[in-house]
Amino acid sequence: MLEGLNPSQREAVVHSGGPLLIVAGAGSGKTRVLTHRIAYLLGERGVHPGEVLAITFTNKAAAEMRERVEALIGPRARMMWVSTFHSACVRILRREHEHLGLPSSFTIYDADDSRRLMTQVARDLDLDVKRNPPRGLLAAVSALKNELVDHESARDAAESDREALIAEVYSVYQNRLIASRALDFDDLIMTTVNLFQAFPAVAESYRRRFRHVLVDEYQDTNQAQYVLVRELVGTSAASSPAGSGAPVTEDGPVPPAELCVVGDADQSIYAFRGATIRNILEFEADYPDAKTILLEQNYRSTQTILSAANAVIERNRGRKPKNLWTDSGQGEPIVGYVADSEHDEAAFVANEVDRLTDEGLAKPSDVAVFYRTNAQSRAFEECFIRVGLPYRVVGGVRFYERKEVKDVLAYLRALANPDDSVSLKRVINVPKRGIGDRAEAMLDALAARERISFGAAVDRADEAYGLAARSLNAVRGFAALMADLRGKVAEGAGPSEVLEAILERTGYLAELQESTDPQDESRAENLQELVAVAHEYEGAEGSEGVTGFLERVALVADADQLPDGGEGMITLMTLHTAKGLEFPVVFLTGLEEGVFPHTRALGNVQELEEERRLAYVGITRARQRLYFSRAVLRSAWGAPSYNPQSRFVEEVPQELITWEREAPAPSSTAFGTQTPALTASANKSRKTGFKSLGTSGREPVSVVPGDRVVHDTYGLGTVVAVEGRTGEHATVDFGSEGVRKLVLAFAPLQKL
DNA sequence: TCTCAACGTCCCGCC
DNA sequence: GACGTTGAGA
Repeated sequence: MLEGLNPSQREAVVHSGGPLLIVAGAGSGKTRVLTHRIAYLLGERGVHPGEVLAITFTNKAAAEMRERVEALIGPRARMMWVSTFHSACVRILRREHEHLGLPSSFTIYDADDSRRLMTQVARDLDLDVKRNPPRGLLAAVSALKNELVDHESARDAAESDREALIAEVYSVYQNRLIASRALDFDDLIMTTVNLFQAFPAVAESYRRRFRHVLVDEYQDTNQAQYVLVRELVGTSAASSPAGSGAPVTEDGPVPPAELCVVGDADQSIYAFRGATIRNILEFEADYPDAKTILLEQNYRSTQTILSAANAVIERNRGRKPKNLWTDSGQGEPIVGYVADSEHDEAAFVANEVDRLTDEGLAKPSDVAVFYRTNAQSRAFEECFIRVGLPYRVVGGVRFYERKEVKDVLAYLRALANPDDSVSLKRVINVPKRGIGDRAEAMLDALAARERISFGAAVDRADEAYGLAARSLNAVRGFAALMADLRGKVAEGAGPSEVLEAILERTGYLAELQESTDPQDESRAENLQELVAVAHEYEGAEGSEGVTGFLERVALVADADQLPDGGEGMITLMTLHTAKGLEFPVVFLTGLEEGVFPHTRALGNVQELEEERRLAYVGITRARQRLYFSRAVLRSAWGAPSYNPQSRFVEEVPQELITWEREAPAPSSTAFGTQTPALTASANKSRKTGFKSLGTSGREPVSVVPGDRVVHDTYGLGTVVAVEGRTGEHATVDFGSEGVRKLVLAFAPLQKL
């Protein structure tokens, strides 16, 4: 069990007793250590698999871990719980629902459903959606939930109008969720925590059961997950020095479970969904008798790549120093390339892949292209299709996020849960059946008056005031349709059968088939695929009808069961998706201020640090060859923009980089000194409507702090301050080009 | 109530 | 550039 492990890894595997923190640098064999540890526990230490709870962040990681452990110790491994936080919570909630007065089946709302609901809430509260976009409200509500604040106390604690508003929105939103018998993603965890805190006996039973709790990617846990782990483990604070092997008696207090968490603060890239690095940084404070093991030896990358990664991440403040090292040698230098445009950038990648393949240095499947945002994949896809390079895009518009799939699933959800108003409203007029806004509003009014759900109001549409006869007929027809389908569910039809009935009887499929839009053809195919997925689910063990299918679909958001693509495919993905993976050859593209780091992070130290961690993650995915590329001119949302080089490139020691094509020297003498290619793009862009800069006839710009501007030489910047009575001077932050003070009347500056 | 076109917003990332 | 939303007109 221990062969092939270095001393630190070995120590982590065999550690027994108190809480264990494994700080695992990128490529240090973290997954290996974790799986070996579980295998060691089950093998050498004689732990029963049922006593193990391993928590990962993605279903994919969970499946992989289960597989690996099974490979080590055999089918016994199937008895342990390996799942994501969310799946584990759903399992617990379903099992303990009667404690909470929760229905045994509930609908899980994803981000899109939550946004729809929030939009309705905002509308009902007469909020100015411009000033309070649902997205922003949702983020605020999510933050509140994560702090485990109930809405009464939130309202009492509110000091500003804004806080009071959020508390109000929170309470309405939460009530709507309850009325819809739905939980959103935050609720899943928070409700479980509440359950444990409100019913100590329930918590106790899980503590008795799970004697070993392992958490992967601990740096990505949020407050709620942190508390959940504490509840599951049982606080060791007051108890004796965590007695290992102490017999668990039926009555006495349960000694804390053995907790083992693994993570790397430098790879924390999910602050946007509430993750706090604090959890990993303060682990030793939270668990005083914790043992920390540092894994710094890297088995993945060359020293050049590691040096680059170290240099970048070092710029972050307040981090614990860590130095990745390897004994596998310097390797190839990083190759840099400055492209004229995003198309040029894609062409460079394609050429380079061709060259590597021709020279036998790599297969296409060894190559990954990373970008900051999904939208950037398009340029690469176009180029790869043109030159005939096989590729696959991981992530992007996921199967379950497609409109047609969500529509049909909404039908299924509305059938399974008649109170699910969000799903019902989504499909009440899809396909068009003459139930418009007005009819919906009347039904809403009826629901409010009679204190019934929207679904019930649909069934009692005859009682609604102000419903035109034509609308009433339409609603009646819809209600009959739903009743009919519901009957099918009641007869015990499986999800695939019900889905097929939905496709047929609602006319959804017919509409797609009659359409001439070629996109609708692939939509119809997606729906067939959905039916196939349902079929497969029915065949699998432990399938639980329509409800179980819906639950699974909600939790398995990413359809990464997509065919492995086999040998010859280049992998395209965002940096976020790349975490946890490795490739011999990695292209880090779009290294431009405003792209990566993203514009929205430019003015904010915390967010910049998160971007930097993302850069660190990207760099450390590479095993042998790493490429940096950027485009001087990039068309973002239809309009061209010039972005200066990303600061992350400049943070890498320049001797590590060999530039295959360099940026034209920034010169103030306008176009004359620029490369011909650049001038050509500039001319082209002028034709496509980008106003020429730095030439005569330009009106003086007036800017305010926060404005985004483009400068002829310095590129994209953000206005920091404006001085002078009429704002003659402006201080502009051009990112890597520095902060410049400009005279607005003369500066070749344009507002974006 | 539907359709079309103009308009604005988005384009950060995920369970 | 692509989407969803909004407003006028049918």
